Amino acid sequence: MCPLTRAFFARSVHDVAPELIGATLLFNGVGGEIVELEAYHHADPAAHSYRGRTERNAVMFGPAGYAYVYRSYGIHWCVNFVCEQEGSASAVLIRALAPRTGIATMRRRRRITDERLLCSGPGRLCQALKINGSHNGLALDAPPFELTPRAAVPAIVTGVRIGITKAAEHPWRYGLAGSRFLSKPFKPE
DNA sequence: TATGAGATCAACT
DNA sequence: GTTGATCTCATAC
Repeated sequence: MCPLTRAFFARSVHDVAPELIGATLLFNGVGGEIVELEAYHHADPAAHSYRGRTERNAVMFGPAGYAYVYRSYGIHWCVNFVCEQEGSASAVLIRALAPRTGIATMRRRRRITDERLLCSGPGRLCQALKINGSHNGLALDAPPFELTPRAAVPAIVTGVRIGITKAAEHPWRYGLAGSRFLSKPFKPE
């Protein structure tokens, strides 16, 4: 099975995003199946890169296949996978995982037992995988990251993005249909 | 079920 | 000084 290489990410975010649903994300051997993510690109007013390069979002302006980690609301960490080509400043925000391996570790880090809440949100999954600002800019095709493509094409649902106020109407949220681990349910069509 | 406050930081006005 | 790609806990209905 071919790994998810930099070439995989060096395409339009809107192509990459749905193909990542169902893929497995491990960080230091802990993680699970990606069930929810959102796409952002530089011409998108909701994207961090919209207003140009800053110290925080510099990684988004680099080559595809790297992790952009930022602090949200002063408390939480969120991970993105940088896509497209260098300078296009596009990325997918990983919003939720279905826990698969290292569940006991994630429970300990999150201090909760409900498996459903372990990784169902961008801030939550970073806490469960122990991803923080020191991991900003790491390559996705080398440890501690380990990405495995999905075995089969799953049923995918799309919807509007969550928790943003600008350009909130774009249906750039992707999810695994019927998953119990989504951060919020997708609106029925 | 639903709203509201608090935590706490970097970018932006 | 305000806002934000958030989460948790508390209080109210």
